[in-house]
Amino acid sequence: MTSTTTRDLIVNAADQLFYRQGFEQTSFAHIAAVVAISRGNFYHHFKSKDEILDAVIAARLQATQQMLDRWEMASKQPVDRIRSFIQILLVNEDKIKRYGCPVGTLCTELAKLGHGAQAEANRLFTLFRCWLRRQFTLLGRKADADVLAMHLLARSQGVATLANAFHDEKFIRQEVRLLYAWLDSCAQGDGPVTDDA
Amino acid sequence: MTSTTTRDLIVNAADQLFYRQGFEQTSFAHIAAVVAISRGNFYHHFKSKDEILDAVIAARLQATQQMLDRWEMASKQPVDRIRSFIQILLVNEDKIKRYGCPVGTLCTELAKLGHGAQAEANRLFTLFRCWLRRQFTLLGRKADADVLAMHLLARSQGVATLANAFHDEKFIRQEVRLLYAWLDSCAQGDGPVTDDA
DNA sequence: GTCTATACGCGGATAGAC
DNA sequence: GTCTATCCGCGTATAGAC
Repeated sequence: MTSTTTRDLIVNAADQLFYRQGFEQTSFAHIAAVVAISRGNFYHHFKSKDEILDAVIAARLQATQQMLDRWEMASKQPVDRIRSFIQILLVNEDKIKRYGCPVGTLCTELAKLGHGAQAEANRLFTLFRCWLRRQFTLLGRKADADVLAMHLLARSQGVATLANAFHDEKFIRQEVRLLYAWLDSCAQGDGPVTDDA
Repeated sequence: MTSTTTRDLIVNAADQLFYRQGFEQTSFAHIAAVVAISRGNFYHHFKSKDEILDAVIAARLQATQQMLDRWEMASKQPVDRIRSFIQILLVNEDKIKRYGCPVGTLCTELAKLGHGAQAEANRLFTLFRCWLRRQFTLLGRKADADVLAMHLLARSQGVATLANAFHDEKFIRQEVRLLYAWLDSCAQGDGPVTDDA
């Protein structure tokens, strides 16, 4: 775990490059240059590019789960935990402006490619979705917890997409303020989400 | 204008393919197959792939402008015009589920590629943004018209991204209902957007 | 495990005949 | 304008030596 194997180096490098350039645009030569190994070498570690993608998604799933666990431990109140989620828009402001959301852009690209790893990548979304749903349930919004979770997920995605296109950080902060206000209204039980079938 | 030239056929075919498969993933051979001409042929019409992209974006800009004009003529009330915008999520439900938003996915891809046409593609967003801003101003929300326009744009993008990832049409309808409710509250002047500096 | 060398196909682009 | 033929570079993948 603590020792950094060549395999880990490859996965980390690929992770970064997939985020910054996209999966398809990233070539073996590119990854090899970062890790400083020969191209042929990492066919010893991964039989194909798709295998690297699988490993990257697995690594992201693990990292995301750990992050969610940290948020859960750091705050007792579900409102504060959800606030942690909203806050990543500010924490990762620069990266989002440049490269968009790591989850959203990957899923979008794989959908366009019709790639087989689509379902696996979507599990990243699902991870957030279920975690948020749980927090909203704890908040007393059991009836519409999933609706609220998806709504928040969608809002963050939209913010990331537009911030990326316009390279606008003021917009991110604007929307984060709106999200905080929305969250407060949810906690008060009279949020904008009406409970209709 | 009425006569369909080979050039138009190429642009239309490219437009569809760029939407469905993405720009980079679409090859000359692909477009040629759809238009049923030889590969070498359309170097007579376009000197490079980037030129085709420019033509596609220009065509989309024109089509979008015409759509906005239609919406404006069809409704006198700005609320109804904005409703027309929200409604495209329902009208294009199937396509969005399959391929996402044509504007958002293109801008996202070009951003990842670091492509030079990024600014041109963003003009598609700007077209909507300015039009929506104008409608919100007419609605009496002059002070925060641009904030509202960007907010609505972001919400639609988020809906499209998640609907595409999850292939979920129920979610689209759910969010459209929320958007209609949000719009109504905006028209009443007490929307969730507070006018702070 | 890591390297070099190489096969193979594809995509972008050009030349030139009809 | 449309075609065929062809070049070139790149990216994936494999073989095999060290």
